[in-house]
Amino acid sequence: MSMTPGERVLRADAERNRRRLLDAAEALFSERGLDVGVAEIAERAGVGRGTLFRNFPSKEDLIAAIVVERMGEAVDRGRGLLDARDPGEALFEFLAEIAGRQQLDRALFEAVADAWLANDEIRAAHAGVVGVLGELLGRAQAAGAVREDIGAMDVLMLLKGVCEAASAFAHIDSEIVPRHLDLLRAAIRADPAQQALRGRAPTLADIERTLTQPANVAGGAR
Amino acid sequence: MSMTPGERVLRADAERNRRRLLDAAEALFSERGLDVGVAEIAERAGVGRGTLFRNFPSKEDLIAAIVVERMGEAVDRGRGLLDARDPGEALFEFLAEIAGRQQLDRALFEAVADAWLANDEIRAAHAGVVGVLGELLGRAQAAGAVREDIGAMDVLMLLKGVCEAASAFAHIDSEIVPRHLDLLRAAIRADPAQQALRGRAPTLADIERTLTQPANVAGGAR
DNA sequence: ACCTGAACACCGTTCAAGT
DNA sequence: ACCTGAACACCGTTCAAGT
Repeated sequence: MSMTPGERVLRADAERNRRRLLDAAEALFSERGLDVGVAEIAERAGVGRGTLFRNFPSKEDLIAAIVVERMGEAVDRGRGLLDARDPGEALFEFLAEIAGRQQLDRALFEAVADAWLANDEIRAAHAGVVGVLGELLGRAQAAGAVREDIGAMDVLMLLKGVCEAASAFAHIDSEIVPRHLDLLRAAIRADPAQQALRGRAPTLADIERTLTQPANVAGGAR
Repeated sequence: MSMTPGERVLRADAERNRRRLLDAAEALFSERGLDVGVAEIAERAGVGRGTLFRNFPSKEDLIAAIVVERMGEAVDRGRGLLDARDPGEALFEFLAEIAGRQQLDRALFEAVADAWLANDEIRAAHAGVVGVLGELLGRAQAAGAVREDIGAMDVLMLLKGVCEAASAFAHIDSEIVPRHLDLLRAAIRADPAQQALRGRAPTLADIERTLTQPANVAGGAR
């Protein structure tokens, strides 16, 4: 729980309404996808439409708030795995858990690429995820389980690929996610006969630079 | 050019309008993403709004028509690579070309997961892509360049992951796509020390089954 | 047979009135 | 300070009138 500057104290009923809106939205998004109307979300939460927009300036901000919560949970889980016996297994368990959650409500991960460009809190939470992932990765590399020429952002991009590409099949083929996690494993495992990768490992600084790039700000996203 | 039953002959001006709409939509989608308004598309094409909906029952169908064209081009390119000297290199060149095109207008690939569930023509075009990819893959496997326990749909899912995960960075880091294509290569290359994959290779029949699954039809997509 | 644009429906967002 | 719901703006879609 870090103290972000923008966190004012809310009146008791306001705090409760905010929580209800988040729960209602999360439930509805999981059930029927991201395009459920705000009217229905407000109704399920038992508040007026205006209250929703008082707590979240736009529907996208509401989605972003849920994503931020999920990322926070992921960070906590990652921290818990930092002192595991086998660093290689710890890394892959972390990845499997994230993929498993996204499988339940895949719509949320879809929104990330768009939302983090606009939303500061998502960027911060995302940096947290990259942080723990980097630590887990570093330990796995030090143990000789994972190739050295790869970074946390590389792994996160591969994981996002697993989540999104496999999401359409998750309901019919329950083993598609484990299968593609195995392929991810094959891609990044240490191997004496491996070929060098082109380019260099992307970093968080690259994201910052992407945000100031006019091509993306203008509306390249979505 | 197969003869699909639904292809009636259009009057000359109608055919021209359809072409103009596709070109206008493709240009605008590439420039500013998938949420440009139909009004602007119709205006750029020089026709009324109604004409757009006469040619394409919905905006989603317009997007689908463009995706179908792209997939057709990909199939043509894949056929041209079938008699290459090195089957392994032919496969990876095919994958690199598809990834390179999607990099230009990433929004289109994003729409596929949603659209193919609804649109029959996309399913047909998709099957064509899987078909050539399967042939290229089979040759690469026969040549000993790629592991045997993998299917065309596996490779396509990995490729989609490369396209989507890397799309946010393509503008700032020009080598992110080649880099992740190298990782894909590492994942699927034949390797005596490789671990077995969980599950089995997904097939087109699995997609058909997914479509009849109520969970997805109801609104799991999007 | 096809084209057009006014009209409709829907949904995210705002805001004046209320407590 | 916060809540509410009627009103607004926007955009995909339809359809009666026109050629």
